[in-house]
Amino acid sequence: MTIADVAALAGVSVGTASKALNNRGKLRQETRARVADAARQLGFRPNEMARSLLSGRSFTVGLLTTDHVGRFSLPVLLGAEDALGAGEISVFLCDTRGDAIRERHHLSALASRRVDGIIVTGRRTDSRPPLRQFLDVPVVYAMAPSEDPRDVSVVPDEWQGAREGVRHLIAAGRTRIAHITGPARHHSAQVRAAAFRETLAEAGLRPAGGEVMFGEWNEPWGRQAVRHVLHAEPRCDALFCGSDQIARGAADGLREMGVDVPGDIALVGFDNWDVMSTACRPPLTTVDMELGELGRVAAMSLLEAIEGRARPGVRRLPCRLVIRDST
Amino acid sequence: MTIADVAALAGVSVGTASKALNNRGKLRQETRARVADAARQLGFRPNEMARSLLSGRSFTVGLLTTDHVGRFSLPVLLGAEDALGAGEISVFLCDTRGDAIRERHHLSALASRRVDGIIVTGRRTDSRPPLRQFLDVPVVYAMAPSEDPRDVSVVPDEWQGAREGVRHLIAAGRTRIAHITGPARHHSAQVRAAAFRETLAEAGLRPAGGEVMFGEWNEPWGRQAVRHVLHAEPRCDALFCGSDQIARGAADGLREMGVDVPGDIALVGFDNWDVMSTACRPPLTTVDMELGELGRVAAMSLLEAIEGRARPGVRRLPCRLVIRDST
DNA sequence: GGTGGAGGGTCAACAAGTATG
DNA sequence: CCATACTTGTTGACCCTCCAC
Repeated sequence: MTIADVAALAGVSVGTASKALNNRGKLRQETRARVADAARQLGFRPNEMARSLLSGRSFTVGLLTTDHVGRFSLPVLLGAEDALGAGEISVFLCDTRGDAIRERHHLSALASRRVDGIIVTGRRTDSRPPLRQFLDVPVVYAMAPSEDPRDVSVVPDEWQGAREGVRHLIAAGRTRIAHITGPARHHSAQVRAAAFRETLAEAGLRPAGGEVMFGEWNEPWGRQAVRHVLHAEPRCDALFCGSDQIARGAADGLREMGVDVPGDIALVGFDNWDVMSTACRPPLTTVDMELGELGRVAAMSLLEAIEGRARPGVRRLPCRLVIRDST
Repeated sequence: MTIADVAALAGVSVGTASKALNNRGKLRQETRARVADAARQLGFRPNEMARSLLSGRSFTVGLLTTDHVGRFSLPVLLGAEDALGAGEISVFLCDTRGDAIRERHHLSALASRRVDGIIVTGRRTDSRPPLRQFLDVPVVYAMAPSEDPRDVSVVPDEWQGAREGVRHLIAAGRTRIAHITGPARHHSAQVRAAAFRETLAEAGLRPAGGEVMFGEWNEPWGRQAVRHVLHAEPRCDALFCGSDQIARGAADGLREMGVDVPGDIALVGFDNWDVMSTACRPPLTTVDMELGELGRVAAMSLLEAIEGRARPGVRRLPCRLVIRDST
């Protein structure tokens, strides 16, 4: 099924068929229609690989996940795929599973396939070493920014997101607010905690319970931490949690202690992970990082870079506060 | 960066360079080494698109998700990507988001790119209408089988999985077992319920509470259903749940009613969705559909079909019972 | 002066598009 | 509007040139 078949069926030469299908040259309308009919009848699709050879562009990009495709990188991938697909660009899925061998293997394959660019994403927002490229194509880092500030990175503005969450609690009249979050070694935990402290300080408040409680991102930690907090500060009236899982654990812990949410203690989570935030009792007010949008912006940035208009640096996209019943 | 550059650097013709790099033809070892050195020095990667043009095979496949990439299709995609990547085959990610327009668009793009085959996956196990193909390539349906039995489909053996779960409860000495599951319109709910009934009948048992309770796949339904069950059959000693979310809701409901799991009532879930099954109190015994393996088998089946050795029909892969603390 | 094999060059072909006569 | 030539990168069939015997 090539353009030669279409030309034969339409009774024209391949050159004429090409012109007809690409709206070029001077042809009678009737001829164009005859060629278009023949193409439709045969289900002709021009061979992208042959075109790419000529044009020097493949209209494909690689989507490389460095950790493994998980809850955070998936929305980014899908957002990017959506934005690129609209521009007739196809996407190679490359999951490295955190394995350096697999990463090399995928990069080598992407080089062979002459992708026009690469989007790199990871599950965490800690910065990562830049790709050691054999290939000379633009790269955009989504979610996990490159350590090299000359690279193009797109990340969620966790600082702003955390501030929104904490401000929301303050605006609701809460004054003794504690922060329970994940491991201190995670960039996400650090930046959210810093935003928490600063936002409280601006309002003349101090963290309830003395200090930020670093732990794990999971529910058991939320349940456990809430007991510590109420022991250290019985008059605590709000919890800002570093993840929805922690917040859900906290909600369960509070309910089992007979504490009312949001009556006695208001609760704000982070991630807007529906299976946690809507299944939580009560449904969680939480910060959404808008990862789908992040993927789309990363895709647009990559297209810019492909066209030679790359704007290096880290771009932070705003998070959005989703208000439900826990505040 | 083409083979011509390599040939020039090595001081040979492009044909000779090709032979050297592909271990073909008659050349001196010294010549081969010189070409290999030049290639390494320049970071040469053969252009896959040019090779494909010649060979007629692109060594790419399309991964098409019909609903949207979610919790169930993601492991399938990753399993397939893993299996295909090992065979030097790259994967085009195509998310249709349940949109027929997007599906046509993606199929058209895949046709243009001359993929060697397509894997279709969905989030549910209900059968789906076969792809109306413009293109003449093998298709394998993973997770959601094709309605046409002449197509190749790979699905989890939910029947067997449900039987394992129920047998496990019976083997533990439970005799009054109820089944709480999702909407009756879902194939998954129907087949698991049928397996539940038959397995009980074989042991001379009858469903506790009279009949299977169809509802939703979520936690609130689990919490609600468990009250109905205990009202209808106070001596109920086990629950087989159609999903981990339902099971977790049931566990929460039972705990709040003061019922001990597994002391008073044993609990088996379905899906082995870690965020539910390990966060559940107690951690859930559950049925794992091994979706990653399913993706790998789908990929292998596609490779068979590409080589002309397709074995039509529906292939069911065994589920695996994962035993934790709820039984 | 053939013969044969080692070593390497030449050219058509793949699909599509552009340019020119 | 057709015919033809040429472009892209790569491969493989075919061909040519040595040199030894």
